[in-house]
Amino acid sequence: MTRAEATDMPDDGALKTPDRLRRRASRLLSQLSTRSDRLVNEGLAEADARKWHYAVLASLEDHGPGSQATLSRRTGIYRSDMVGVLNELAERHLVERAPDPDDQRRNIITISAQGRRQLGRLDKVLDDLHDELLAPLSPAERDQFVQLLTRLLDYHARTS
Amino acid sequence: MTRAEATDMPDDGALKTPDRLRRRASRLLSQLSTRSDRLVNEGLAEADARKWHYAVLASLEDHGPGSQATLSRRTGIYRSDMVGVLNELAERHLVERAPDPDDQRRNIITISAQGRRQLGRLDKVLDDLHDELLAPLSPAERDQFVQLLTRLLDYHARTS
DNA sequence: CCTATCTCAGCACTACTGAGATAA
DNA sequence: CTTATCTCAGTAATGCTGAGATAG
Repeated sequence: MTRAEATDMPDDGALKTPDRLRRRASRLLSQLSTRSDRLVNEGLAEADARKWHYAVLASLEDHGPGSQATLSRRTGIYRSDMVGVLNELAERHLVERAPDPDDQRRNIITISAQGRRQLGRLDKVLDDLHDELLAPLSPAERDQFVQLLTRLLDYHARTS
Repeated sequence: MTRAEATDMPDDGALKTPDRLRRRASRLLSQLSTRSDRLVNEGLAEADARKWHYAVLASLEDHGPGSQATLSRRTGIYRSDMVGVLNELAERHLVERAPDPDDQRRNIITISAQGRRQLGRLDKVLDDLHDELLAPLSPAERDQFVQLLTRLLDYHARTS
């Protein structure tokens, strides 16, 4: 590599500037997210699932049944995309979609026994995948990482 | 694994049960990355730039000129997408694309004086955007965060 | 009248694949 | 003959918009 020919470059942040690109959190974030997504999607694919499936099933078990709009708010999956996700889950008999007797606009989504079993499997798969994802970090660092991410996400969820 | 019965859970709630979805690093990562990307793209758009532009310009200034394939490796921008990015940069006269006399397959990309000026502007814009992105973290935590991301990314860059 | 829900069609962006042309 | 580079066409996944039908 041709070292910078130092043509009157201010060489900003002269403290330690190995590479600007490797210091920008936004870049690190999006690159790591790409790899993480691929890892997770491939892992879940082997269990005939997608990350949306896990999100919906976990939300149903953690917070109980709900309308599609409710699930959408809980999981972050967009309203219009929820339809397709629930179609896939219903095809696999992991959830049941029934009209809400109290509000005919709504469907009430419930997790099935099969759905709970699948969720258990997916939880194990995800545990392994996260072990791989966070491999270079110590347990304490993993907690720290999750905690930092959570604080950042909470902040930006509120301010948008 | 805790298997708290959740058949009739209320809708949203102050549940003490750990919300699975908010503890999975992969989910936090992809959601935060989405917001970060939007923040950065919107900020850069006001300077008539995209994040790829910054990546290429910074790589050129930090590591000197290079072929498109070289830039692709340096920046992580895919080979086939590099063409379009360089077209945009060349249109704006921020880089120059000249055939390599030693290897007629290659183009040699060089940053222009205008490109350096633009890079300076973009660096400032990005500093502000990162201030907003990392707002809830202390300076020490920001460093920690970047450091954790870097270690994770390095690990996964090697093992793929 | 206005709002909320479910559904569908479509858009923009991203990472990526594959192939053709050219040259090492 | 094989490999590398540049280019273009196209794909899949994602987050989102807008609109229609229905119901509160």
